[in-house]
Amino acid sequence: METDPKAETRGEQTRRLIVETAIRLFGEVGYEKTTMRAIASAAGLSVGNAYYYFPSKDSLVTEFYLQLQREHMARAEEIIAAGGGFSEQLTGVLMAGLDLWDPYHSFGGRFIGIAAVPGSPTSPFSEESAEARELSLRIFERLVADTSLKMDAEVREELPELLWLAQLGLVVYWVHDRSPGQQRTRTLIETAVPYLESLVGLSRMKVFRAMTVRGLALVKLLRPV
Amino acid sequence: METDPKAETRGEQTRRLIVETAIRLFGEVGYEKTTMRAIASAAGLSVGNAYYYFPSKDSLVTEFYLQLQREHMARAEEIIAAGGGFSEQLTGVLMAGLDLWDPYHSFGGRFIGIAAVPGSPTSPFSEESAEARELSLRIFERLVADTSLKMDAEVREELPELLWLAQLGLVVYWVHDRSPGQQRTRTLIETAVPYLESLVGLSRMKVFRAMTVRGLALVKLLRPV
DNA sequence: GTCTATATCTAGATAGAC
DNA sequence: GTCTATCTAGATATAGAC
Repeated sequence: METDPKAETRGEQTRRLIVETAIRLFGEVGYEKTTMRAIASAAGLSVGNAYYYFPSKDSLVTEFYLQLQREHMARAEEIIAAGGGFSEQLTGVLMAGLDLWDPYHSFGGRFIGIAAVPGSPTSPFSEESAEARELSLRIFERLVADTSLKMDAEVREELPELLWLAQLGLVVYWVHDRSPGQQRTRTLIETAVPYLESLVGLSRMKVFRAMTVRGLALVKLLRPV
Repeated sequence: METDPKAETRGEQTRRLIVETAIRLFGEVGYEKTTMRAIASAAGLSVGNAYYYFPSKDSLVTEFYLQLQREHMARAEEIIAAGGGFSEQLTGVLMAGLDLWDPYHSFGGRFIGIAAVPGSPTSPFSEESAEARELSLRIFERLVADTSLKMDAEVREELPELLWLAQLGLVVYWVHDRSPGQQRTRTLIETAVPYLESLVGLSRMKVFRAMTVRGLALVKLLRPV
C-alpha cells in the first residue's frame, strides 16, 4: 500500500492545527494570557494531547519561528535572484523579514525573551536552532558572493556572519520599536545599509588598511564560538 | 527621639535578607529550581512576607541587578577620578563591571531573558529601570566630558548614549560567552575600546566628515525613543 | 507598618489509563 | 494518540498577631 509522501499524516495535521491555533490566540490575546488549556480547547483537543506534540508552551513559539524563517528565506532567494546592487538586495531581504514579522510585533517581544536565554533550545546559537541559522547564513553568503560590490577579500569572507549578527540586532531593535508600524526600524535599515556599503567599499583603499584589519579582528571576536 | 538615618529599619533588614537568600539559592540551584517557598523557608519567613516586599520572583532579580549596578557605578567613579586616557578609563569601567558580575554568570542568562522582554519593568528601557539607566549614563557622560581625547563636538554629544548601548551589547555577549572565566569578553573589550578611541579621534579629520555625519545619524536612530 | 499562617487560584507540565 | 486526573509552583486573599 503506497502513500503519497506529500500527504499529511494524522499526526502532522494535529501538530499543524495546534501551532495555528496557538499563533492565532497569541495574536488575539497575547502570549501570557493564552493558556495551554485555551489552545487545546480552541483546537478541540485535550491539554495532554497538545503536550504530546510540544514539550512546552515555548516550543510552540520555536516552531512558529522556524516556519516564519523558512518563509523569509524563500522570499530572500527571490529577491537575490532578481538582481540589483548590494544595498538594494540587502535592504530588500531585511525589509521582507519585517513584512513577515509585522503581524506578530505585539508578542514578538515575548519571543525575544525566550530566545535570549543562553543555552536554551530557542537561543539562536543553540544546536536546535542550527537549521534556522544555517538557512539564514546561506542567504547572506549568496548575497555577498554574488554582489558586484568591490571589497577587501577578507571582508568578503567575514561579511555574511556579520550580516547574520546584524540581523539579530535588528530584530532586537524591532521588538523594542514602538513607532507606528515600526517605521523607525525601516528608517534604520535605510540608513545603515548604504552606510555599510560605503564602509565595505572603503575597505579596499590602502589608507584604511589598518582600520580594516582591526575591524576584522573585532568582527571575528563577535562570531559565535 | 532621633534615629540614625543610616540605620536599617526592620523592614529594610528583612528586604535585604530576602534578596540575599534568593541570590544565594539562585546561585546554588539555579533560578528556575529555586521556588518562592524555598526562599521564604531558607530566610525563615513566610511566603506571604516575601510577597509583601517583592511583587514577583522576577522583581527579586531586578532588585539584585540594581544593587550590582550601584556597586559598579561606585567603582566606576573611582576609576574615572583616578585619571588616565580615554581607553584606559573606559576599559577600566567595563572590566570592573565584569569583575562584579563574574560570580553570577551561570544565571545571568536567565536575567537577560527577563530583561529582554520589551515593556517589562525589568527592561533596561523601562520606567522602572530609569534609576539604573541614569546612573549608568551619568558615568559615561562624566568619562566623555573629562577626557582629553580630541573629537568632533557632535560625536562628543552622542558618545555617552552610544557607550551605554554598547555596554548593553557587551552584557549580552558576556552571558553567551562560555569561554573559561569569560576571557573572550575581556579580549573583546581590549580590542574594541582602543578601536573606538581611534575612530572617535578620526572624527575630527575633514576627510572623514561625510562618514562621521552619516555615522552620527545612525547612532541617533539607535538611541532609545 | 511588619509579619505569620492557611487556604485558594491559576496555569504549565506530567502520569497513567484507554 | 488521546484522554482525565494530578502535581507543582507562582501568586493572591484573608484573617489575624505584634
